[in-house]
Amino acid sequence: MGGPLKMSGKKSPNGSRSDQEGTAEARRAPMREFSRSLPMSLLRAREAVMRQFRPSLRNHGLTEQQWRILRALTAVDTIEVTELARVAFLLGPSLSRILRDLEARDLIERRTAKADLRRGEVSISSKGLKLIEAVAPTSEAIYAEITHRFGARKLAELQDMLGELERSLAAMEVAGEGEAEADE
Amino acid sequence: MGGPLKMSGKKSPNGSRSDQEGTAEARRAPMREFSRSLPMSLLRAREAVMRQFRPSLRNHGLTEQQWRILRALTAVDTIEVTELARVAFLLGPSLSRILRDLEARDLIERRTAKADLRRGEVSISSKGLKLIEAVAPTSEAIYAEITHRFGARKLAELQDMLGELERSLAAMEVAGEGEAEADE
DNA sequence: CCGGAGAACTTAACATGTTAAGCAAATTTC
DNA sequence: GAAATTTGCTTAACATGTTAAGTTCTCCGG
Repeated sequence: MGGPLKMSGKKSPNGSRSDQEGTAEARRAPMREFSRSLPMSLLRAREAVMRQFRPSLRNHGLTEQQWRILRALTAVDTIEVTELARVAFLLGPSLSRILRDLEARDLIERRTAKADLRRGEVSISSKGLKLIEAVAPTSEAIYAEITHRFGARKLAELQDMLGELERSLAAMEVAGEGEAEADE
Repeated sequence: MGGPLKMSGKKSPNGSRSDQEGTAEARRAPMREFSRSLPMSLLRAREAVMRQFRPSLRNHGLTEQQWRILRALTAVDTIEVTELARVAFLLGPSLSRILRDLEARDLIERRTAKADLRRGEVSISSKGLKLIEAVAPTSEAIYAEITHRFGARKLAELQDMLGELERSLAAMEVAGEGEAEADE
């Protein structure tokens, strides 16, 4: 978020802005261009990508998350809820709600494991599979277009970097989990 | 949540998995490795980053979005709601709600423009400014740590690529806005 | 066995994402 | 210059994100 990397701040008055900004920047913390922080960059990039897919999914009555779930289910025969949450990258509560709805729409099937009654086993239904097959072509076409526009090589490179970023931070322990932070 | 995932092991009969997966993959569409799609990569990367900031923000009673708004407000004297939405990358309705809450907490001030009664002008309050100043140090430290772990050079490179991706897709018109999709 | 600790979800509660309406003020059109 | 249109928000409604509790069911030590 706050991403300032170079608060060194060029003092030079911002040439042609509506002068209020110059005033504000002068008397306030010269934090770095907020919009260039890593979180914002990632957010905007992802939105730019998802913006391409949402209309198509919407036309088929699916949200992004529902699609992720169905999509993940096509790769397995059955999967436990916790595993599915990990794969589809959804928090338990969200998944719980979505599965309830998808089941009501007969897009998935669910049953409890016989070995452990706490666990639920989920699988896609034939109706769900048909839906996936109906959406997939458009989805693939969009993905191909994105790849073409950005460049396959660069895309692969970007994904490598994203993976590296993930791994870099995986080990980074999260600060002040519950305290009120030393100062202030 | 989420994290490494290693389901579906290509076509090769997955040596040690519970064999159901292999079966599923064999009889179903061999779609792209779901977890390696660009949207998922971006989502996981962003989550890995935000995971570092949320606890600190939470300790100060702020959500990620509220922080974005206050953060954006420190860069200007006043700003119109629509402009703020653009800068903080929030949709109008979300912003509308959040501003209502932030105003109730006296973290921001709002008034209508005299020239155009439809427009609202927002600015951060002294209380809001104090809050920002209280959070900023921790936030900056986390950002610095992330930069250190991933590498300043690579970080800059990553952000360049993200910006490029954004620009690549900016011109890409969104398909089938409202139709039911030719077929497929 | 039995009771407590832990695991696997599910519910609850509140905040935001997302699309569609609603509304009042400003602008355009005829 | 009044009606039609557009603009700048705000509401509404529904889905998901996020954290805390609650509910069953397992498992484990005594």
